[in-house]
This record gives sequence, C-alpha cells and structure tokens, in this order.
Amino acid sequence: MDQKDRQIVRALQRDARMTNQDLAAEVNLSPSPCLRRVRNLEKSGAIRGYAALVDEAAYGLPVTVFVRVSLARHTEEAVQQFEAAVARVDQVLECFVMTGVQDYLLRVVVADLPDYERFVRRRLHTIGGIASIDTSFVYGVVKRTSVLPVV
Amino acid sequence: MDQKDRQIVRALQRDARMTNQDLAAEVNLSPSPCLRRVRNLEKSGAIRGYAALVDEAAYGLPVTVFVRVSLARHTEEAVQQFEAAVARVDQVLECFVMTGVQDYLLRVVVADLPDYERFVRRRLHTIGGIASIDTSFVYGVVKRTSVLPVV
DNA sequence: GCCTCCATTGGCATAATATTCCAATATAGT
DNA sequence: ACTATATTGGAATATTATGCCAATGGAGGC
Repeated sequence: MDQKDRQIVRALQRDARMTNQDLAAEVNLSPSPCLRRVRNLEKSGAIRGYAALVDEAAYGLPVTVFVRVSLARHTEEAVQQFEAAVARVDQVLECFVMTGVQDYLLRVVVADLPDYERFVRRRLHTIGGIASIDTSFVYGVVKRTSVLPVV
Repeated sequence: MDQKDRQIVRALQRDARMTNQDLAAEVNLSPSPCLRRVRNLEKSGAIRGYAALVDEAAYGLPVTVFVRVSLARHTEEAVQQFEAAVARVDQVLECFVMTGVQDYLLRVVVADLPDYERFVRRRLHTIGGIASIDTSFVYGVVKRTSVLPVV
C-alpha cells in the first residue's frame, strides 16, 4: 500500500459512495487505474467493505453502552464459548479483547434502560462463565470519524 | 422511519456500495421509490454518510487503544476546551462522553507502542486540564459489525 | 549513460446503473 | 364511500463503471 492507496482509502472513508471519477480526480489519476487500485484494495482485504453510517437514535436505538466483561475462568473452552456466544448477539456491534483487568470491551446498542436490563439478563448472563460486568453509558459524542490519520 | 426504511438501512450497513437495483430487489421495491427513500434518509440525517471499512494494520496503524480520560475541573470552559482540542487530534477516531468515574472514552489508532507514548505526551497531555488517563490496548477483535439489530 | 523489462497508466467503446418524470396505485382521514 | 395526500412503478435519458489496448514511466542491468 503506497501513498496513493492511502489517499484513496481516506477518501473512501470520508465518502464511500463517491463516484470513481470524482475519486480519480481527487487523487490525480484517470478513472481506469483508480478503479483498479480500489479493486485490488478490496481483493487484498485492505478495504474490508463499505458501510452506511446511521443515526442510531433515528433508527430507534438511541442508547449506546460500553460494557466491560471479565470471565470467571480463562480456559480455552470457556473463552471460545463466550466469544462464539457474544458474536451471535445482535445488540453487540463490537467486541474487543483487551489488556487490563477486564477481558472484553463491548459496544452495545439498545432502545432504553429497561431494554438494557433485559439485554444483560437474557443475552449476557445466559452465556455463563462471566465473573463481572461493568457498564458505562454514552452521554454524548464529541468526535466520530472513520478517516485514518495520514501516516 | 418505517420497517422498509430500516430494511434499507441495514442492507446499506452491510454493503454501502450495493447498486440501487439490488437494494430495491432486496427490500421488494422498484428502483425509483427505493432510491427516493435512500435520498430522504440522507437528507433527514438518518444516514449520516458512507464509509469504507479499512484494515488498520494493512494501512499501517496496527495498534488500537481505548483511552479513558478524566478532567481535573469540569467548568464549562475546561470541558469545551478539551473537547475542541481532542476533536482536532487525527489519531483520535472516536471520543464519547461517558457515565462513571472517567469522563471520556477515546478510540485511538497508532503505529506501535513508542508512537502511542508520543501521542499521549504530545497530543493528549499538551491539551491540559487532564486529571487521569487510563489506557487499554486491543488484543484482538471478536466481533465488529455496522448492522443494527432488528427492532 | 543507455537500454530493456515490468508495472502502471490513460483513453476509448460498451455495458450497467442512476436519475427524472408522469401516470397509476395505495393509504388515511372525514 | 369519497377525497386528498403520499407512495409507487415504468420508461426515457444522463451518468457512471468496466474492460481492452496502446502508451508511458521507472528500476535494474550492462
């Protein structure tokens, strides 16, 4: 991935639906080589896909929660089971394995507080093997971008 | 936003570059009304934009860090100053105001550990007014989706 | 310093897609 | 049941993507 690829990537992080012609103009290429670069980035996996950014509140899920989870045991089996189970839960949009005391950080979207309680009781605790759950609600968004910094 | 709009939104979260014709087929509409719905969702702000999903490692920034920040004082002025400053830092992709002891949760991407140290010393601490910083590195990704759950 | 080879590029023709308009259909309120 | 309003589907047109081929540019060898 050279500088031109990175330029293309940043442009598409800003607006994934811009036309190839506009993209080509922005990175100073003609459309053909520009499109070829994009296709190569897709094939190589550097571009994992394209996603619409949606206002969760407008969609009907205005509450975002970050949940930190610790497992009771860390056997291969317990870990695998938790990770497979959590991946199946639709409300969990992201789940990261983290350094520190807590094992996982989850980003979860729900409709309201009662909905979050239901989520914890029916979706999380039913997985089993969880030692502790630490919940933080999102009050507000200061910044939210997809565009990676220039390297 | 009705069920059809939500279907459209989920489809575009899965693949923002699918053609309007395929989208229309998926939600059982003809292309014209489907495109009109998409445009309305864009105008109303329900769709905030479209972003390419990029492999940070392939791009050259393989280290993702979640940083929790507390401010020393919570005067209107100190808060505004911090938020404006953090929004200007390119390595900070997301910054949320959170409930709990810590005030903010930041998602940061860097090249490596020395790069993270530079980031904290030159970008974060120089902002001023920060009482504490708590760092957690991302070891691995269990799940990562843009698609909101069905409501 | 020149030449050769390989990767990348630009332009053109064609195919696919988006966009706009209008008539037809469906929906909600009275 | 009737009217007003919003939404739909289809066809014509404008944009855009795509694939092919000749041309260009740059790195390494002589």
